[in-house]
Amino acid sequence: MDGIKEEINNILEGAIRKAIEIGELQISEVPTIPFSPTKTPEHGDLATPVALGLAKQAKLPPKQIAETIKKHVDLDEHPIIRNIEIAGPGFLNVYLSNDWLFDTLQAIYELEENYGTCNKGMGERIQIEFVSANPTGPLNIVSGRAAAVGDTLVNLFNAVGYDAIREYYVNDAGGQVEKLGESIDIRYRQALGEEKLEIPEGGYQGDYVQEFAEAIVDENGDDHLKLSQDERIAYFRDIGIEYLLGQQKVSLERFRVCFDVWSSEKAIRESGKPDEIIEMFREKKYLYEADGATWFRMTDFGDDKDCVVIRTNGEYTYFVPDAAYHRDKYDRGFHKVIDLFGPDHQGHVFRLKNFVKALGLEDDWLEVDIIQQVNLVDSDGTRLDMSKRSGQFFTLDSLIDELADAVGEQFAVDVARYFFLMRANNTHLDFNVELAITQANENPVFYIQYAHARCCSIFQQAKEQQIKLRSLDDIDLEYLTEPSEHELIRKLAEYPSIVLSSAEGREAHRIPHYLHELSGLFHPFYNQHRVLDTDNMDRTQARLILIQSVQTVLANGLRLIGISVPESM
RNA sequence: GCGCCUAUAGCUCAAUUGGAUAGAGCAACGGACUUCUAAUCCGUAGGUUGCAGGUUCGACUCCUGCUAGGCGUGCCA
Repeated sequence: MDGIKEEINNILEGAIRKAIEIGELQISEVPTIPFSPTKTPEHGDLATPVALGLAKQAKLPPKQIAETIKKHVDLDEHPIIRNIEIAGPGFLNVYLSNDWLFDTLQAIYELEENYGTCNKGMGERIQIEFVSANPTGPLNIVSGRAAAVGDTLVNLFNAVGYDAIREYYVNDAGGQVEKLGESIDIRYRQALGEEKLEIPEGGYQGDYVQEFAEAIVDENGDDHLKLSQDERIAYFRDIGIEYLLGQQKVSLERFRVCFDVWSSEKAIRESGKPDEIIEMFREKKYLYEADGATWFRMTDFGDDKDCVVIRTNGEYTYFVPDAAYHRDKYDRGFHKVIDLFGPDHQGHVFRLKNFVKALGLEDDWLEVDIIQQVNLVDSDGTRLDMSKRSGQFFTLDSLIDELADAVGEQFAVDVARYFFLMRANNTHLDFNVELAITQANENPVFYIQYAHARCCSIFQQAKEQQIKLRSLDDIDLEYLTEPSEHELIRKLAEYPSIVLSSAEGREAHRIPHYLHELSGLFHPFYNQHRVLDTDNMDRTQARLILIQSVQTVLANGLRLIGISVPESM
């Protein structure tokens, strides 16, 4: 598609240039020509509203401009263009010869799993940080959504020529993990029979804390009471982090998300970088003392209040290691960094970007995208409370467990990933768990996978009938004459530009939608036309090429979003 | 109060980033398996794109003002 766009672009540019030369168009320069893939074959294969855009400058009606452009395209000289029509208010509808359709099939045939990839990124290094949940409990649903989106974005960037990695920032230092240590200590002592103890304000109430504490008792009894309370809490904190982080890793692996780098906040704090940054901020006069704390002049960067960076107790607030962490990312040589934050961190976005600016880094070096909340909805419409600290939250694992009961483990992960991906990042997602389970068999993800399985089945059948696929050189694609066949190829041709725009717009949801559309063209074709026909071997061969192409693109797309590619269902 | 997000078919969401007649799935109704897999297909029905203005050849998309919902607004992360 891109190649053909460029070719048509050049031809139309030539026509416009000619019109300018002979004075039929009075405009200062040749404009960039926008193309919109047509919605219906009646509008040709490629359409451009370029004449509409020129109307004002040229002081001519759009239709007349379109006529002028059309007049200067020599169809004999460019056999790739079958016809040009002017429609509507002045659209130029370009009808291409069948050759370009066949070129698409040839490209897929040759590139196979690389069809859809390109080198737009030129090897530029990108880091995407996502999930980064506190190691104080199991991953929740929003983390699951972030995991699916982040994982797919990395795949997308790598597909279009970037060198992208997945990174997880472990918040293994600071107040939250202290609270974890305290909470475990309370549950530990309760398990040993101590009464009148309560989880402190802001502590962790989840059952998993109690279970963990009881496991400690089972293993070591009351040994840890010999330690001082501070020592004990610190110890529980450390083993708690280790255990819970381990659980998170297991969940993520189960969800088929594999991080390349795990960064530790504790390590950042101990690296000395936070101190360097504070020193640098002090030199730049970004800091001042007040109320016994050290403040950063966030108002200089347009925020409505300054913020504390060193507390009265001498500890850094989380801004400092966070800024240091981003400095560290820069030092590691990433051209661009994308952070995916949950909705509860949106207040942090503006400040973090300002800190990065204060570090002297370019404004667009760091991009922060919010993965909006996920509401778990019951079939009666009530929302489930997912607050981590109230202890009543729905974990990613429990979601997959429920789905797995209905459709099995492999498809459970497929369905969950698909549901998380099919919506744009910035929309709030209502996830009706019961619906996802009860409708599991009519799920869109199966629709796509089934299309792939059917493709495979055709080749299986061909094998049994001893029909051998000829090499492409020996196949006459002109046998593909059905409109539904041409529509399928047109859709296949769109795939590379979908991949590219998904990456550039950080719009992972476009891949599932595309695959659903492609499947939506394949299934009707399958029902209407037989592929294997021993009475018409030439057409059979041509159709096998088409089916193979559909199969390839479906598989490529499914791999991109981390969903399994079944050969039979 | 201020900031961010959202509002499209009964429900959940799309809309090639400003293009032609706003599209899918689910739910509803009626049909199709002697066929390469019926987890499929064909047909019917469903709309003042929250409201009011503005920008232009053209607006679901951009701007302004409303309305409703969600989230954020800590010397937590």
